Amino acid sequence: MKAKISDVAKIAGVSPTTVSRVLNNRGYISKETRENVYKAMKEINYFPNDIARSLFNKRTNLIGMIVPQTSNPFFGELAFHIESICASLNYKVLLCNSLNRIDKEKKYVEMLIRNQVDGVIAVTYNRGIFDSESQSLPVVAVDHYLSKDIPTVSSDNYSGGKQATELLISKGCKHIVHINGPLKLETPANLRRKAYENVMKKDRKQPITYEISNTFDRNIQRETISKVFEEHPEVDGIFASDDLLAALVVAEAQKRGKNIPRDLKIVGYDGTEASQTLLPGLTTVQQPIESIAQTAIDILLKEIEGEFSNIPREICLPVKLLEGQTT
Amino acid sequence: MKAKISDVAKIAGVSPTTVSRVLNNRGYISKETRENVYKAMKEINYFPNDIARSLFNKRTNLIGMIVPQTSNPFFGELAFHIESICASLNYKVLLCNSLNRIDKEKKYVEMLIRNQVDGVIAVTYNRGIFDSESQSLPVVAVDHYLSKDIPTVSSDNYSGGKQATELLISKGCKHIVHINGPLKLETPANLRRKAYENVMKKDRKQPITYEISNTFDRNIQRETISKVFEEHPEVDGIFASDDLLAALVVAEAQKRGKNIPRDLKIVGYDGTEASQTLLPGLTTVQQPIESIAQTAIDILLKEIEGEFSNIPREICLPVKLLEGQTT
DNA sequence: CTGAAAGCGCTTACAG
DNA sequence: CTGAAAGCGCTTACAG
Repeated sequence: MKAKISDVAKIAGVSPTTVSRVLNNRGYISKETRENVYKAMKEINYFPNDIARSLFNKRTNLIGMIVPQTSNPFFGELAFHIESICASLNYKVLLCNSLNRIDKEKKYVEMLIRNQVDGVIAVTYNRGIFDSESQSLPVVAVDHYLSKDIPTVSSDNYSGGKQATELLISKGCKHIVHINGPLKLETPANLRRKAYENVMKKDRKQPITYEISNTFDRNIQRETISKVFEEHPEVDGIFASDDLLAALVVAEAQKRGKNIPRDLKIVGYDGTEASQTLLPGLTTVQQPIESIAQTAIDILLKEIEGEFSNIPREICLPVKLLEGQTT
Repeated sequence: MKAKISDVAKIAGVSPTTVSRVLNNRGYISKETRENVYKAMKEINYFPNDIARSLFNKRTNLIGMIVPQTSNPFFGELAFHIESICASLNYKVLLCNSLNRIDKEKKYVEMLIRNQVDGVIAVTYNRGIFDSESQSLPVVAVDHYLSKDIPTVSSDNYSGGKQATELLISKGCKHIVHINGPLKLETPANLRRKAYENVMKKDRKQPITYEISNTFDRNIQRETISKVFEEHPEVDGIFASDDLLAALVVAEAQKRGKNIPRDLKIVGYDGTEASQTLLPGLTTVQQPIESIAQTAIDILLKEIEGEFSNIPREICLPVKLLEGQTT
């Protein structure tokens, strides 16, 4: 049997109330009593039951974190930073991999509510996940706008798309193609694409965009990329909306005997540690993942503390163009 | 205020007991009552408080998962599979990033105990994390042996190291160097190294191993790799104990104008989706990450259910050599 | 400085 | 088929 507070009390010769007070450093307690209680706790290896505490306090110090998939380095890195920062603030993180599927997201939200999380950080591209049932639940959206009631933290996707496209143009590319994820999901990729289109038009170039219908199936991605080369043999620049996609482009280009960057220039997006290590030559737009995590947590904690007043609606953090050998 | 069971009871015109029975599908309940209760729950948007349930049931359906760092694709992928499988089994996952630091690991274990997790899956290379206080806590160790009481799931690191080394030899390498992570941590890398040494000796070659003192500092890793080339200009084969390290080797070799695989052949380890996408040409030993996750969960659930009898002590899953263009 | 009592939201014997 | 009571492990007014 696990030790409980009454066991400690018995051994220390005090009441459970007193033990609780020692535990919580509340009220006056004689030094002697305090020491006795500590000794008793040591003796029977007592650890407070945080479940019971939470029930009383109506505060769990639990945060729900919904991401598409931690195996994607961007989300893996984001999850790492979010959890690390939370841990340092004495918050615990319940991990949820949604695969961007709305049914899973809804189930996760319900699960988080049932578990009385204090708040949720969600990287989700489906609207309406946080509807009726979760009105009073503090939520921060990362990477995409969810609703006017939910603060959003993202990086400057438009600027990133703009910088990427302008770089390709400045390097002399004439036929630039953009490849992005599923548009039906309102991902940040849409803003990157928008920027690409605007820059292209401004430069009197024809925007050509391809859409990957499924973010999680490499073969579909490969097929789409292959189609780009088939349908646009003249392509000399590709802006891919994430680094994994860019890596697939690199592979396909090499397979087709193209010299990078001479025949084809490539820019990715995200600039995670993993992609910068595994494919260090890739030119990419780097997102400030740690800042995103920190900012999201700052805002969420404010919401949790009930500081509705000075919570910013939308925070957009700067990105950084990393020039490698693919441009 | 959040709705509670007594609110539902009042609206449905029954006692809390009855609502609870409907919720848990226990005992006989007239169809009419059941429907009234459901209607009431809908009406006030009631969700059971799992914290309160857990307190009574002494069962949280919570699993603690300790990994070094989800930003490393291997652990990000493992975390993804573990959480996904857990979710399908109605378990929730508390994420812990330990950075392999024993102080953090100990804190996390205490936190998990306080939160009454039903069990822990730990990828940890420091012994003695699960000591006295956690005797009765179900634990599964992944990727490394922790103690004789704790079941271990890993992949066949020795075979992987053997296959990697033999491949390099069979491709004609004469001077093969092995680079691995910190040896003071009893990581699986040690077995890979052991296999390398044995194969080398059997082939009457001199094993040469380098140790990376810090897994999380790319610069230290780069320096060590640089030293390999300085001290062993004759090197024509390198077996790196993970793919990220292998990628750094590739980069350094290219910087030094070496042609891969002509002048230098490289084998990595892990074969994650991310590394296979970002660096698809890398020859590597692929770990069966999803199977590792599944097996660890199977065993943990058995421990949780108290089936001590047929729990295997150690499970070792097969690895797969993936030949790319670096050998 | 310390303790008995009530209650956090739920569930389960027990009784009817 | 349904309800009143007790209890999961804790904390906090309240009283002394």
